[in-house]
Amino acid sequence: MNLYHLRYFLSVAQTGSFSQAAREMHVTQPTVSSGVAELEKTMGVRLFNRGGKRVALTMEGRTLVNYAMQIQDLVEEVEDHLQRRDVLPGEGFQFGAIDAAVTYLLPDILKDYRRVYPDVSLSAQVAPSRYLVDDLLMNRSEFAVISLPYDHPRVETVSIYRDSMPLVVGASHSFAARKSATLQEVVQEPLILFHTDSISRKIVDERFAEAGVSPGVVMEMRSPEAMRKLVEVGVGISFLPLLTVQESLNAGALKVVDVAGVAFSREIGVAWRRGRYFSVAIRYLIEAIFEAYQGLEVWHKKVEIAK
Amino acid sequence: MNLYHLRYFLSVAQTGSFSQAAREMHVTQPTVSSGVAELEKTMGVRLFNRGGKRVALTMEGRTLVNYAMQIQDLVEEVEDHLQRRDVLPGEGFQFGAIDAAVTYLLPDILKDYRRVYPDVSLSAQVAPSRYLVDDLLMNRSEFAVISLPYDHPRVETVSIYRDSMPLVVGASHSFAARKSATLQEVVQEPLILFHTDSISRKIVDERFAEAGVSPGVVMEMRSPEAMRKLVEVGVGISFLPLLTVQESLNAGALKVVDVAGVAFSREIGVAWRRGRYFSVAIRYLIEAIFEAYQGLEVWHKKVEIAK
DNA sequence: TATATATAGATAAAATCTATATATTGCATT
DNA sequence: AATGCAATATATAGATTTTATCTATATATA
Repeated sequence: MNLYHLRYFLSVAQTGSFSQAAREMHVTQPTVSSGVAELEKTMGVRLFNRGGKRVALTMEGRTLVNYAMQIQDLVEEVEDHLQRRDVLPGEGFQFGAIDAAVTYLLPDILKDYRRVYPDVSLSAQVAPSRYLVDDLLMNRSEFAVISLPYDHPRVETVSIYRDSMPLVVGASHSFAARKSATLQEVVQEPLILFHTDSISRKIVDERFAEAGVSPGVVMEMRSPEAMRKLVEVGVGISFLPLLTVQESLNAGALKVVDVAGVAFSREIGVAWRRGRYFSVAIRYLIEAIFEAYQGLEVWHKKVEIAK
Repeated sequence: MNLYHLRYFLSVAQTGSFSQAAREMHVTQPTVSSGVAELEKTMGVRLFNRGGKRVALTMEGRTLVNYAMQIQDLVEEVEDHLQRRDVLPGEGFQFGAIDAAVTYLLPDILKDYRRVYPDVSLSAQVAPSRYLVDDLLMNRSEFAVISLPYDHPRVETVSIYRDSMPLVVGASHSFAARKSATLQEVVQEPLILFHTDSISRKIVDERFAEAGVSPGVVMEMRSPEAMRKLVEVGVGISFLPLLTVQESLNAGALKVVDVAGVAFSREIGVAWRRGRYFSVAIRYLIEAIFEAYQGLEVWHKKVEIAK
């Protein structure tokens, strides 16, 4: 069953004439004849009674008209929909983001986004970077906001935010009153660090290694919020992203202590599977992120938009 | 846009793999590839993100899945419908019948028919035979129950009922008490006859001509019911189909008077456009008529059912 | 006679196939 | 961890088959 043949059929039904239908469809009369004949053959029924000035639909023909019009409508609707790149209500997509991103970087952007695409349902996966990258590789999410650097042959990244990771201590800690501490002093203290598979932890470890010292880790975890709480109550001290602890610093629950000669920081960026095609609704969100945090040019350079 | 390609697309969407879809559809993998590629080209969007163990639908792909499934469903439904020769609710057909047929011959048959095909809407055109034949020739009705004989190269007929057309007079007419009358006596009386374009009139005229007499016509009309009334009140006498006057005879409002040596009668039969294709629902009704009034064999012989 | 639809045969377009290139993953090995 | 290799995916090229369409013509009908 061919969609053109259906169209010929409908035209014949409407005009009551094979020849006229042919003229309307801009094909020859035998084309319409054999198109309808083919339909009749595959359906196993006669669709028209021929002979006479006009052909007349059989009952089966009338039944087919009903369906054919519905089918035609659907086809036109979907072509329309896709060609104007509309978004089907209820349609949506999934993206990934690390905790700090959803909590501190994205809220305003997402709020704006919902105003522009109210019908698009967003689903954010919040997890540590490496899990988000798995999702990217498995095509389970469109893009992700993760910690950088992340090196993988199939993943492109663009940095959007540099976040310092200062040493933070509880308000009652002995370092709290001091302006700075040395790395040697720090490693004597009980340290609460990110899990070893995290990017932030890798950064911290690298700095320690460069300085030739090894820290006295008392706890490893994945949740920066939990770590913040533990530092506040004095279980240990930690290097935590400024984004995460800003509020606690303002409230006085935590204090920042400079570590002489060493700067800790991590970057946050957008990552996506190389060569991925982005629907307009998705590209809009990504570009909103870049506009908010700079990086639009880098993105444009890196993305070869698949048409 | 090809329906097979839509099917391939849906299969890929479901299985998450071009190769697996190809296996399910019993075609080769490049066939599925190019089918989807063709869809993507005509729609102007990417439907899948490739690369990775599994392919993943884009947002546009998900939109198309929605529509494609609806289209598939409709196609399957209509194929099903037509192949099992079901009747779409609300679908129906038109047939023609002369007054005597709808009033006296068809009621029981139509009642039964509605039990068998409750969803088929029947539309009966009631008119004199020649108009009904016009409808047949114009493909406006499927078949008709008309007066015979009717000779036309494109119309087939099968007789189902022979109806006598006796001379009837009002109860108070001078003939009413007599057993019979001669044609010569009849032509002296005011005669109410069918219109000259009717078949029944033609039959009457032929008998008169054979006998070499010409009637004193006072009125010509098309409605046998109206003629019956006029005869009852004594405006004139008439040759009327027995079917039409049976009740009046039983009630004593009319009397039958033999006309010496002459028998008037007309036949009623089913007529249809030669070579016409009949849907099952229609054929069922026609055959019910033949079963009720004999003639099924003649019908089967005459009809060459178009497949 | 003029206008329909059907049919036959030729031609053009498309769908599908086979063979092969290219990309990606997962596993084994270093 | 990194590298190389085998297995599996999709894409592409070219040949083949099938389908669609056209022209010309036959046949039927008003």
